[in-house]
Amino acid sequence: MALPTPFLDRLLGYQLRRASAAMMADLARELADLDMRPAEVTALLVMADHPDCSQSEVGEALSIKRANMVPLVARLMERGLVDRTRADGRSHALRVSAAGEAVVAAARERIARHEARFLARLSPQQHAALLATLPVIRGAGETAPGD
Amino acid sequence: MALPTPFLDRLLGYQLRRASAAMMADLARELADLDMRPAEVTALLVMADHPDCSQSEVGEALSIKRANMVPLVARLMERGLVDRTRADGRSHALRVSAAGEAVVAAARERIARHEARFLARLSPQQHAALLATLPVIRGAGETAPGD
DNA sequence: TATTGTTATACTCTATAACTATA
DNA sequence: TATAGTTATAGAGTATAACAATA
Repeated sequence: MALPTPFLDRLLGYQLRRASAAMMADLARELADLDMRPAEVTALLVMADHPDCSQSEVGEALSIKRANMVPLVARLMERGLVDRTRADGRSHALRVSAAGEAVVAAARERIARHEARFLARLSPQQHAALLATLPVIRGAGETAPGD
Repeated sequence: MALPTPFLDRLLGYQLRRASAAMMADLARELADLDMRPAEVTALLVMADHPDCSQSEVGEALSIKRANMVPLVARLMERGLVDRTRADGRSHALRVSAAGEAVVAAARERIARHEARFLARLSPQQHAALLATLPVIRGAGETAPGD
């Protein structure tokens, strides 16, 4: 019964936005009982893989501005999921705490379930094609990582 | 120099979000000199293709909640881009004005430029595969339109 | 009773500018 | 001079609940 939108339907940006919004909404639901938001979880996962990294490094990896990392990290620390020690007087070294590791493990499970729900609609070929193509769109594709 | 994120890089939801954010930021820049935001433009384009449609119909087509359509349409009307007439006492009939049609034409041009910038990074096969696959992710793919 | 539009409100993510203290 | 973190603030999109008027 919805109005047709043939022009929009052929736009890559529009389709990306709609598909992304659908997955983000589902992820938010899946993470709700951990009281974690998508941005917090991704940051926590980066810290888990990079002990003693700085806020700026996490932000750079995720394209989160330094200013926006401040309240994000503050909340993770308030909840006892992340510990922070002084690195060199102007930068901090972030570490996922024991309590944080439990949340990381739970989040990985939930993310896997969330991904599986959507991948069930795609063939393995479509899945592989998306993982190969999407990074190219944002310019993270063919050039060597680190360029 | 950025931290590697191999776990995230293999997540469809994460890659969709990053690719979508890259295109949305570029689109917002491209539309800035029209003083139009992406959500306003998409709504205006739907109205242009569906004269005398209602706010709710536009919202349904774009997955914008009725409550959020109110300030959006109000702004388009304040700017003289859209006219509204009473349809049946509880619903309005929306129509793009002459001034609005000029904005629609300009927006279509800008969107085409914006799309072309990103499509230049993809093969025609990759482009076609994305347009076929992305709707499936949000559940708009194989079932007949209107289900 | 269900639908359309509306108001009010809150949350999430993002953006910029300016400041501090260190290097 | 450049970097890391911070503060304050604003914008954009989205979400819910409740209400009035109408069908």
